[in-house]
Amino acid sequence: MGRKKIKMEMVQDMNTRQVTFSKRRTGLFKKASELATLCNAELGIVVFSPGGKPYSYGKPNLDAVTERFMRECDDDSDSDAEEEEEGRGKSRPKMKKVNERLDCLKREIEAEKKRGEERQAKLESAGDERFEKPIEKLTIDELKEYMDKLEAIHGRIQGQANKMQASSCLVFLSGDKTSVE
Amino acid sequence: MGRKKIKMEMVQDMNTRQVTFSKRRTGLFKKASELATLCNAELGIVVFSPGGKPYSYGKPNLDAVTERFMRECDDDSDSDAEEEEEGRGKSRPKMKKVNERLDCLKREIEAEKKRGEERQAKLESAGDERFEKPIEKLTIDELKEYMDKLEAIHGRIQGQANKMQASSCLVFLSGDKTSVE
DNA sequence: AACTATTTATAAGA
DNA sequence: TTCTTATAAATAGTT
Repeated sequence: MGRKKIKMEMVQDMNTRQVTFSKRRTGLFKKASELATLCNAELGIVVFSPGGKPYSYGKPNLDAVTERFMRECDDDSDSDAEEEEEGRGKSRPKMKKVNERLDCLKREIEAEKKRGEERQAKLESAGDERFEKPIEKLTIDELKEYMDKLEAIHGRIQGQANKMQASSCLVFLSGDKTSVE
Repeated sequence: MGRKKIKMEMVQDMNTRQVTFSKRRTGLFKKASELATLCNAELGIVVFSPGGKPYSYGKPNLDAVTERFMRECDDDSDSDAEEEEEGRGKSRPKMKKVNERLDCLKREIEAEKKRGEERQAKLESAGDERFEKPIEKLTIDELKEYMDKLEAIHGRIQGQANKMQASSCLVFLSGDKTSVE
């Protein structure tokens, strides 16, 4: 959309690339805000310039969108759209290989069971230790380490919940069901 | 950009709104992929349709972008661009009311301290109970309840880590630092 | 930053 | 939903 059509590949000239980035990032954020306004939709965008500088846009704000996405989409619903050239988020389940999924599920539950024991031990020991100190005395590294543990547990629990939901749902769905809105 | 120019406000008709969402989401993701390709930039987008369905796009993938953003931009650099109508991500701290922030921080840490005690109690009691059952025997509701607890804790810990990082950072930054590329 | 010739995106309509 | 097409918008190359 300019004087000439350009090939869809990385712009070689550094200056031109930076200019293109500025123009297109502006355009992208404008499109985003229009989509949000016209459709009353929440959305968030994060972009890193070729120079590594971060830019973001969000409605109502980036954190809200990120949190909502984390909360709602741990394994279930997902993006769609024909594929572009680069990577897309988690690919959609497509609800077709149900049995395959259920088998996989069983295996994961077994693995989960084992991890549950480790988890219990760690929580009881490490967890208690941590809470001995007042929280504001923990170093950042200690907090991060602790957070990582919580995150791991959280992830497994959430995955578990999603799977259970999915499987209970699948009990009632014998046929195919292409996700439609 | 169609047969007619439309007003930039929420599309009233539900069907039309859904159609507009589909078309524009596709357009947005295309623009995003072009930006990523042309400028060799990383980026991630998350959108919720008016129906609450989540869609995402990311290069190289959403998680990578999210993590990088979390890691690099804990409080410092931020988006720029002239404002659109709706909200933008975290507003630039502007590094001016440092003391005000630090005071606020102290208060929050105090509050945190109190919550820490509740947290300890809950974890030790509720946590132990939960782990008595093998995880695959928990009901979805039980899992969700447990997850909510973990999430609350996780959120507080993360907030705490961010604050501590921010404050340690602020110690070294006395003046203003307007982010420009 | 501004300016246009062109390419793209898209609002309606089918 | 998918396609078509008249028009509105975005933007590549220039100044």
